[in-house]
Amino acid sequence: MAVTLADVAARARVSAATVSRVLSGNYPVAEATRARVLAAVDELDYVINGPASALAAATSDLVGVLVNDVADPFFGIMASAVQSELGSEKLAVVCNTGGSPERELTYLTLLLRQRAAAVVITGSAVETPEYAAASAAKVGRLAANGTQVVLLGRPASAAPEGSVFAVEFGNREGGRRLTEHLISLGHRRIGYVAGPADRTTTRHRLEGHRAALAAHGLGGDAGELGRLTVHGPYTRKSGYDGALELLDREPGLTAVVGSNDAVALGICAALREKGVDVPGEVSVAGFDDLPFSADATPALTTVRLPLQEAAARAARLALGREESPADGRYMVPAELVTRASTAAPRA
Amino acid sequence: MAVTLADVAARARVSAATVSRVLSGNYPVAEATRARVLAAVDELDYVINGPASALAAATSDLVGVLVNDVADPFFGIMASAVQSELGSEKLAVVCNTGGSPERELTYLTLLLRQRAAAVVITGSAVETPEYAAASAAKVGRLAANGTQVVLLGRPASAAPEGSVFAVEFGNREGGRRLTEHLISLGHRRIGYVAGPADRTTTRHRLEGHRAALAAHGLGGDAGELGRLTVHGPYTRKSGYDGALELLDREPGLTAVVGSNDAVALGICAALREKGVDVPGEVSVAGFDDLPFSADATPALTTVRLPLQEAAARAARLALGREESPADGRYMVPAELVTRASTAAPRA
DNA sequence: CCCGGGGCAGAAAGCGCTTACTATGGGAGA
DNA sequence: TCTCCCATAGTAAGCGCTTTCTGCCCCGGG
Repeated sequence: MAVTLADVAARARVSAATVSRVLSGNYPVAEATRARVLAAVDELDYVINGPASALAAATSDLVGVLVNDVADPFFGIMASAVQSELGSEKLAVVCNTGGSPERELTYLTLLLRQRAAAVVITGSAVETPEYAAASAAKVGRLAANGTQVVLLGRPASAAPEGSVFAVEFGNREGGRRLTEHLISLGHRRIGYVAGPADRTTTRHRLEGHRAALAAHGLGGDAGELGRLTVHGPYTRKSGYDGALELLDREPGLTAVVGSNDAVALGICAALREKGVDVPGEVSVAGFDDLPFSADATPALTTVRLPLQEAAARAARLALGREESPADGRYMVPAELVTRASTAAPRA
Repeated sequence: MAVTLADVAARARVSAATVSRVLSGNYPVAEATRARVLAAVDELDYVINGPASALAAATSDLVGVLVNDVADPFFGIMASAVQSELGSEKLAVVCNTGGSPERELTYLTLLLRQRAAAVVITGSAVETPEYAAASAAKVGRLAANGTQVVLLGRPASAAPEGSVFAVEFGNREGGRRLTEHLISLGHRRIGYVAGPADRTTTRHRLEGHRAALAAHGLGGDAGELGRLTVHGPYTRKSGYDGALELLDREPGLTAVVGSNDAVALGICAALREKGVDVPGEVSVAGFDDLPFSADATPALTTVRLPLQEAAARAARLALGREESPADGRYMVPAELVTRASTAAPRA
């Protein structure tokens, strides 16, 4: 039925081994023979059988990409960059984990099953010992299998020693810069709508925020910090709800920081509905600098993360196309982007 | 090194065949035996070898998803919905074609090579005979291989007869409704920033637009239609440039329709820069109703396409989990969403 | 003129699984 | 009590490729 290597070999009057060698190109084949084989491939319209080749070679050309949800531009941009970097040699298997550790583990198992060449795990990790252990075990198993694992936007500490690369985001730094910007504008009471409490990204961004406050003697006690902080998912709705809650708790605040741009947009929407002018009465800032942030009104002050470059690098590391530093970790810098949503508070 | 079926079989004191049958579950196995096998699998931490199983069974559990670019929410949403619908049985291989027919064909070949269980091809097709033929050939080959092909947002006519399902978008209808809305508001000179000229989606949306104009005697001759239409990619920049061009050609226009939301946002940006009030002086409308459209200022009047539902259905059809109508085509309706960016023109 | 070696090509042994096809053992019907 | 048959389990033949090990042939050096 289907054309196989053997058919091509027969037509080219060579052995199957030779055809295989011509196609994978890692063995000397005389020019004339190669041409004959290529011609046969062409004439028969031969398409190599991936599974068979993966079985024999003990590795496939699949690269897993774990994301919370590709529909979220934050992840979509990274997934896209990884995919593009793979070229047409490798295929990207995109898995939506929805941020669930269980699903993450499930997908890692599926990728293990596929003998994936590499896996890029994006997004923050959940910070519980059980999950850390389970995750480390899976990653270790993948590595043992020859699958290169790369963490993208997740601390290297979330993985077992060695054999794993990490491209980390300057979340702490970015969070600090953003809040310093607000402080330098004159803000003193700053609300924060954070992400889910047990995520590395949430913690890092929040730590940066608080470090900036502390550096300016604005931290207050834990109680006050707590009062000015609410947690929720990284969604617009969370920002909306969070802003209302914060306004309720602390009517005097002059700025609210969102854990990401979607949250910030939700905050803006809530303020708008309450008739609070942004940035006239309350400044708002986000994080990530996703494309839509520039078109929002007011345009969002935020922290830019070079997602595309970072993801492309992660892909190259995954494919072994780029040397990694000795400790296997890169830190990608976060850059403050000031736009119209932040301004000095009213006197 | 790695644990294989045989190891599990030995430990469970059964034959490899029995283990295979327990795992794939399509053959009667006595309860006691099954339990023993499952226990062995668990104890040995066995993970089945995907390629080997795909080779033997002549089908893999990969489902291809072709998109222009997953980073674009329009495609990201569909890819996400497909992926989610697959559950944890099948894996989604996401391929960015960048809208290029060549890359589309390349990826189809790669998916053929992988013996993919199904392929969902999203986005508009290029309307040239050569491409149509090449594409049809590839799709035919996939179908012959047992790969179910589903077109999502692309007319069924873009594929060979039978063996292919299509979930089509009501682009023509949506385009018509949108323009009728503008006409009913009183607009008479309406500009249109269309997509690339040779795409099915572009053509359908434009046809809908012109049908509405014609129905109200506003079409004018071909020259006039041409003067009020510019083509470009489906990007924000295209909208920006297009709006400037249209304004230049026809200062008297009171509304501009974008081929999608990103284009519409670009149009808004251009008008804003020119000091033209939206919708006061010129109304603007988009297409797709992507999430950011509601947060733009002014919030965009647009046409909603139920991307998620459509993609989920495409996935179900791909997996054979949903019966398809006799002709294999579904049409998903487009719904007009009126928001702040459109209003009656100045008297 | 003979021998050694390098450059290519072939033979064949798997890779780990699926799935006909073939046993086997007892219970049901005669 | 003897068949017959169903429910299970096992046997073994691949699936289509990669790759190690061999072997052949021809060239250059001695």
